[in-house]
Amino acid sequence: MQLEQLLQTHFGYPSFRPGQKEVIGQLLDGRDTVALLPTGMGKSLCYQLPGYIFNKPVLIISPLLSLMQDQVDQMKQFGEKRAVAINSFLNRNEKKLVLDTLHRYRFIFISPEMLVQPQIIQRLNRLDLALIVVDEAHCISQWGFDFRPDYLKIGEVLKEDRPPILALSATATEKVLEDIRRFLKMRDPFEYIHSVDRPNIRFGKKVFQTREEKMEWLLDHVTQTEGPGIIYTRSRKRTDEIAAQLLQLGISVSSYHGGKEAEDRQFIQQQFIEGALDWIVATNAFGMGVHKENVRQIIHDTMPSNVADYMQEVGRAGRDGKDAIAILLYSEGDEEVARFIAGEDLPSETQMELYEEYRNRKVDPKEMIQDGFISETTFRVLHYWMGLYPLEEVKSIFRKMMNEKYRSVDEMLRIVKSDRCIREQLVEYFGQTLKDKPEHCCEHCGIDYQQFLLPRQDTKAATAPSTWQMRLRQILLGTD
DNA sequence: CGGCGTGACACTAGTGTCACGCCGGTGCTCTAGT
Repeated sequence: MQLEQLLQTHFGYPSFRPGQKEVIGQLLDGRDTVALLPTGMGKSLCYQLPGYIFNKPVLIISPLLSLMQDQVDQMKQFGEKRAVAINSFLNRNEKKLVLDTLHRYRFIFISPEMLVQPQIIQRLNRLDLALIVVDEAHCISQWGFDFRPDYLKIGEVLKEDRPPILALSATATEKVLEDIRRFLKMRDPFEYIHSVDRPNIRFGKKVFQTREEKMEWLLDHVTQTEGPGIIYTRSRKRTDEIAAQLLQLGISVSSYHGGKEAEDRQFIQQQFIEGALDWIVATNAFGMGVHKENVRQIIHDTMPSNVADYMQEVGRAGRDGKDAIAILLYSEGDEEVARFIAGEDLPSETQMELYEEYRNRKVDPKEMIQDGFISETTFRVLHYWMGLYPLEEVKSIFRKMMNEKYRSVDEMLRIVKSDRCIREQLVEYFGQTLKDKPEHCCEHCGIDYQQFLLPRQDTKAATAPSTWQMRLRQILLGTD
């Protein structure tokens, strides 16, 4: 049967979107595949259809619990009951039940941390899988080295005789692609690479002398233009401060960061998606797995620490294909904080030496955590590398990592400070060349801001606060 | 590295100055003890 017919049978769509057919075709031939497709281009279909065609389970490795949960719920909603997520939400009994009946599921979602556990991977390797999928595969490169080292172990725990791997992401540089191929142990993968350019997003930029001027501009801008929008900033504290100021000006807004309760985070995200909230002020915790089509503005109060993060964050605008704008704000010295944050979490040489010392004294290095010498996260990262290489080499690896991070900040800064076309520079960063420029391209090519920014409609403030607004106030102000 | 809050102190009754210390992002899982 033709692929189109199968698509019609299983999903009721008459034709594929760009890239889907090529990717699925390669997977059906048993070839490892990397697919870089912009968000909203139907990435999940690339593994769902082969799952049905092979009539075997598909394993999907996913970075976030909330993302897995959403995907399972969504599948169930569309009538696919054989979807499950293996993660810490399951209690011991539930986990055992799922593991004992794995073959009955069609789509199995799992985190890298869970995947690499010996008792889990044994079970999974015994299963006759159609496909192994790594969703948001850039996480291997973005998080694997210094944050979630289990991302680097995926390739090595999979058995030799495995089904094809599909790595999915929206953006990746050649370096990230290399990491994906290497750490997933892919074999001569087919690569489908869509242009990273998003023609409907305009790239604005505003440079200020002082912090105060920047803040003033931000408040003015948000009160005068229509959302929905996301404001990205550096620290948790600052998200709360900006949100509080905007709230006072009558904006429907909430802050969002990793320090909030999971329940509150989910609630805030849901309100934003449903349109009950116009603006979110967030750290880089916000965004992955947020499926909202009509985000019109992305504003960076502080620059991210690398171009790849910037592209990911900006890419959350205008998924509906309509006009959207990204505005990057900069005031002198912003890069210093980016630099500090980028390097801060890496283990210090003293910690590395201490690890070695514990090991030589036959003390479990893990006790460094209880002894207050290292955070749990940093320990996990250090433990991974010390398990692979001798001390001196580990030192040099982290020195390289640190330099790499500083260089990434500089690359971002170069774009901020340059007068060249922003779109061109972003696309070049990903090793691609820009073919066409849209009419309204970027700050340097010229943007008519008025044309894209609708004046704010002041209707919502007039209505009495509803339940969700009360709930948000509780979350934001901590009052009942 | 730099911003910001705090507290001590000075010079004169409330405000100004300055030194000092603190803080700064991203997520998973498991377990002991409440």
